[in-house]
Amino acid sequence: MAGSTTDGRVLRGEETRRAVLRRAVEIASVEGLDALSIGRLATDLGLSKSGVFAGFGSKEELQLATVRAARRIFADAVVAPVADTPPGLARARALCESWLAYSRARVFPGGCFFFEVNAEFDARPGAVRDALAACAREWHGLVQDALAEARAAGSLRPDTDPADLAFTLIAVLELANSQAVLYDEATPYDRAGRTLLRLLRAEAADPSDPALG
Amino acid sequence: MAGSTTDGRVLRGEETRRAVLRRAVEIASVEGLDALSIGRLATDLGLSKSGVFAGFGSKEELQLATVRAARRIFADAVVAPVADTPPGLARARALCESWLAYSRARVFPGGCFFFEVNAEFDARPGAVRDALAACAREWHGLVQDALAEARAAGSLRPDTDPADLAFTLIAVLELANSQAVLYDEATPYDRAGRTLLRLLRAEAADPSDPALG
DNA sequence: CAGATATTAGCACGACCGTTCGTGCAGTTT
DNA sequence: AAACTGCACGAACGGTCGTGCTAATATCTG
Repeated sequence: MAGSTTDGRVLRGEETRRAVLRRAVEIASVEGLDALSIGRLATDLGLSKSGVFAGFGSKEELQLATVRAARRIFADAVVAPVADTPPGLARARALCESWLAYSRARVFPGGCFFFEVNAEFDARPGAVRDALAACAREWHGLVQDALAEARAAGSLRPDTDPADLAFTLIAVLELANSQAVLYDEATPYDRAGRTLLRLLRAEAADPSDPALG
Repeated sequence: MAGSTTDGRVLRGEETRRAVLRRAVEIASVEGLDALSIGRLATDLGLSKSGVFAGFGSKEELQLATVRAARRIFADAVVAPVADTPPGLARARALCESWLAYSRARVFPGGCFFFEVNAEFDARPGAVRDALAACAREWHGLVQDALAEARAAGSLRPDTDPADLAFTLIAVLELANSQAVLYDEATPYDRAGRTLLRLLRAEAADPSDPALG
């Protein structure tokens, strides 16, 4: 039968595509999606330029595929580990700590992929920016929803605005990433962790909530 | 006499240099310092490629000059307007509001020049990154010093850490800029303004301090 | 005026860019 | 075995890049 999943040719094709994207996210997190050149990827991976090109069809499609690949890596590194943390305040905090760990561990060698690439494309309308904006909204929504659940559960003060709080928390995360990479030091992460906890405690219904231990 | 300041030749040279840099900061704030090509600047300004090149000597020198030019513009747009605001809490708040206004007004068409360019170069060691890091430290120091003065004057609680607070405030400013540009809407600025005030009030010795009106 | 000096233009270079094309080869289907 | 499909290859396209030369031009100095 036509085992469409057992075709060795397309399997091999997907494997090289994966290899290309693995290298692509590395480069882009350091130098940006514009510095992603097809020729360079080909050289780095010992492939031909046209071979790499054929796997994506255009430069922009390569960039979009790179964003999708980075989103997958981000989901695995940041979101997946907190899947078994109970919803609410604990999860909100876990998400933030997980993000700090992700940035600290240089899952992408240039720090957070999306910080780098958002800044690069935020003022350039197009498919890449749209994809990045969708990723950003997704991540912000994740934090905000956790905070909303926390408030609904009575862990946060009723007058707390989950959107405002999520905004502030994420702002702290991103500046920590930015400073750590720019100054090449780890101290901003400590400052961010401290600040994070302080911000959450200030809005917690019970400042000595065990989730904020 | 050798009126070195009245030489029309070098004067003309500095004028074109200025024109080049004026365009350069615009481009760089939208597309980054890498997208700054000498040929493109020449075309945009009706000059020859070699003419533009001669004025700077190398691509990196052009990038560094662009950073210096942006720093000057930033100082004029953000720092200068608060020069007559009294030191302390009022100045700290004025600095933040001035920054928001600067981002909002698109003094650089791509939002904050340094947000864009820091993300581009933060993971690339070199003279450009060093220059950018120096600018960042300078700006952070300005906010932090204002907060330190505020605490010394008794406007902030004694247990407030000016560095931590400056970190959080600046984080809020930058995420406002990032979201506003990425989503192409102005609402993040309102959120940032609210958040800013709330953060300062939480650390103020007198929550109804007139500087936080 | 002549001559020194500084800015700009014109042109060419080698390198790399994204892209297209024709071809070969490995795997699948008949 | 023959026909077909899909991936990767090498070569080449027109363009743009940064960067050197050499002239031409404008300004200042005597």
